[in-house]
Amino acid sequence: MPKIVNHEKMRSEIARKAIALLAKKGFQATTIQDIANAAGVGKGTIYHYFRTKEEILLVVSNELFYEMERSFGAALLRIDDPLDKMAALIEEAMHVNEDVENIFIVYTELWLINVHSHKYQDFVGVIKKMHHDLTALVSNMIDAGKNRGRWDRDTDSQALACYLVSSFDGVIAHYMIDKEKIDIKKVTKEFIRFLLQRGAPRK
Amino acid sequence: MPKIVNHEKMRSEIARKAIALLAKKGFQATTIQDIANAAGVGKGTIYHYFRTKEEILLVVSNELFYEMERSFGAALLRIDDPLDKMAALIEEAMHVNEDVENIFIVYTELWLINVHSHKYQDFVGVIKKMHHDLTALVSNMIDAGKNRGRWDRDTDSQALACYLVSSFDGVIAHYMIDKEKIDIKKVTKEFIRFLLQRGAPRK
Amino acid sequence: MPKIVNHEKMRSEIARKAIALLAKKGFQATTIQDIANAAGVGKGTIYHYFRTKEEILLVVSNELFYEMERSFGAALLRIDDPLDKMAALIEEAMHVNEDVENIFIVYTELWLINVHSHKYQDFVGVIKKMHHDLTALVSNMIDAGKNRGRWDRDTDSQALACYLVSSFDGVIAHYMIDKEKIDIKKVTKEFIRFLLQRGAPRK
Amino acid sequence: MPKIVNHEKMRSEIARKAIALLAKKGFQATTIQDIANAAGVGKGTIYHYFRTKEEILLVVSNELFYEMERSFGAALLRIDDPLDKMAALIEEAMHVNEDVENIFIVYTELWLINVHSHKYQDFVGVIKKMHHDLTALVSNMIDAGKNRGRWDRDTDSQALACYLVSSFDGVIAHYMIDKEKIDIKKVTKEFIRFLLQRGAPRK
DNA sequence: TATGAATGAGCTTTCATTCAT
DNA sequence: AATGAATGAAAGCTCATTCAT
Repeated sequence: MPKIVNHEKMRSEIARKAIALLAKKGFQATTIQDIANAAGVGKGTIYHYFRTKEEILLVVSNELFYEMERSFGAALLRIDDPLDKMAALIEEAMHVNEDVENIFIVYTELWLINVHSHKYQDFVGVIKKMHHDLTALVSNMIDAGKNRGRWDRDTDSQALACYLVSSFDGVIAHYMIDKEKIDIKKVTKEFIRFLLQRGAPRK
Repeated sequence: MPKIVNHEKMRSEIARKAIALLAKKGFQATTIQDIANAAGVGKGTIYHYFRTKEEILLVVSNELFYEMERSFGAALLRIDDPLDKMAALIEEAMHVNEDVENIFIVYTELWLINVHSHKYQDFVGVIKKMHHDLTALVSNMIDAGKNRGRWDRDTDSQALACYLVSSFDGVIAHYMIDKEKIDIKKVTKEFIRFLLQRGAPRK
Repeated sequence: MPKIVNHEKMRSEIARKAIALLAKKGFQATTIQDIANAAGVGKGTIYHYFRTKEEILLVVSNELFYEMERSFGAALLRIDDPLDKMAALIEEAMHVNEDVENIFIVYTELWLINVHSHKYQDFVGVIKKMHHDLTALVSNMIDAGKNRGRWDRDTDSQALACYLVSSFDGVIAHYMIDKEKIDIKKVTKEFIRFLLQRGAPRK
Repeated sequence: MPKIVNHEKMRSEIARKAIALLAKKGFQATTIQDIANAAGVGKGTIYHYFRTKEEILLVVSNELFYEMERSFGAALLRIDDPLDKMAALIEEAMHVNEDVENIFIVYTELWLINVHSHKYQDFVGVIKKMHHDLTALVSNMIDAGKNRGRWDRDTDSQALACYLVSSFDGVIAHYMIDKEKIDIKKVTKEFIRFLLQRGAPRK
């Protein structure tokens, strides 16, 4: 009698366990054997759940999406003021720990794979979606700020939001390779201060 | 007597020709044979100029550095006003064409390789140096702005400069995978407008 | 469940089949593909059983050891008189056939490899061990001869045994490259006669 | 005007300088570049004096022959008594220093190459010739001993001489891989003592 | 003559994937 | 369903040899 397993659950289980490996060694350098070991199954078993090595990445990218959505959602739940919310979002986005670094690394590799081979559009779907959602969120915050007279009315909310959301990744990337020189907390604080200067908007 | 060649020149020649390949396929997927073909020499010849495949990357990263330094230098030469200079720098940094994309891709891969294996610190040396130089530049611009009474004196120039310079990469990265949705020109313009407005000192 | 194989058995199987190849072509000239072909498996399969090409040699050297031990052991089992035993040992040591030649060739190459690179001490471990065991054996035979008044009492058994055992290899080596000129049977017989001259010891 | 060089002299010059290299690393592991470096010429120059890498070995083997002939000749010049001469020859043959080891190693590799590929008969020509000459020499010594009543007349001089001469190489080979355990001086002395005692005629 | 730049055949080794058990 | 033994394509790298200078 066949063992009863939830196929989909097993896929995300394996994918989730692969993330740390992928972050540490990169996709190419991570072998199927590595992934099987990390998942505690045999090498052949992996092929019951994924047709190819690349398919694992696909599922990994979904896992990343849920992971990040959860983390951002939690951060924004209980704040009302739009500008406070924006500050909280930035703080959250810039809060880097080991898990975040792992996600960021894999996510960068997905970006690269996509850039190298446009046939794998799926890989960056999650990045694009995340970026889109966050941009909408920030844009709404800015609009809310405008409505409450707390933000300059001639700002193009969409464009600025896009810039802001995009900028996070640049800061994290640089921080990750030069932790000694870059004080990300200070940079974040200064940026928030600059962004939300009281007295804004100008006349 | 054997053919006389300039060893160093040949190295950068080959490295330069490899950049497009690396951008298109990635380091791992680019074979020595590919690079040899691109350089129009035999596979073995590559090993006269580079001891290992990785050494090619090292030289490539230097070439990237010169390439970028040149492009930024040119952009800033003839502008006097510090804030105009800052705007010009941002415009330049955000000016993406095929060459810039290639450089950005390779540079991202160098970032990844470094993150995966810290033993190749050299690979990100150029990234760190570039980031450091640009941050100093922008920081000086902000300070100059302060001195001329054109910029808010409370700003932490270093921290804000670090943010700005880092942000470029984030924006470019997102633009590159979602060109249809992101109008980088508009985003850049809006950001510059926002920056100069916010930076201006309060009355 | 995967095919069940006895890993250790497969290793010696492959090693054993490799011996003839190594004897015929030498270690360097024998490719992994050759060994795989001889073993009737794919090239990759070899690497399931050996981490490197050199590891094959290691196992080969062990196989040689067992091979030789067996052959000597059998020769000495049923002889009681120590001097007769010594004669039998010499006859056995000098009994050269194709298998012995193969072993001798590989064993010479192991010697060379060790001399070239002392880091592979393991390779000659079997040679040293075999030499040591045989020397002890012969030394005991001489001592037994002494005790029975059949051998000169002031002989240094150890030293002489060492010489005798070592000399075998020299004789075989010369025989193997000049079979037409060297009548190994006659040389062996004459040497045994000389060694065991009746009437010994002298007064 | 072409530089005047003595072609044959250059060949032996290069070959002579290659011996130490070959002894240290082995023929395969010694590159043409290594040999060129050791000879202080360019890699291409080697090919003015040797058609192939193997041809270098051929000349090396001749150099070895002269080297050895010279060393044996000198040792035997001034001794009259045949048995003393035999003892002196054995002492000389067993006198191992760095040069002798190098020669022995290369000579062993020549042996191996010949065994692997009988088409290179030339390589062992020197070994065979040396062995033949020495055997004749020793055989003559034994005969001379017989004639003077100092050696057992039943001995087959040829066969025993062949054994003796062959045995040297076996002893040296074992000594070289187990110098700590084997006291070659003692072994040699004991063997000479044994030999001369046994060889002496019965009353 | 002397040189070393250029070459590509050929090697070891890795690893995604298949498949018999 | 689960496994790991088997496989061979593919890649980096070495080096004897050639040849233009």
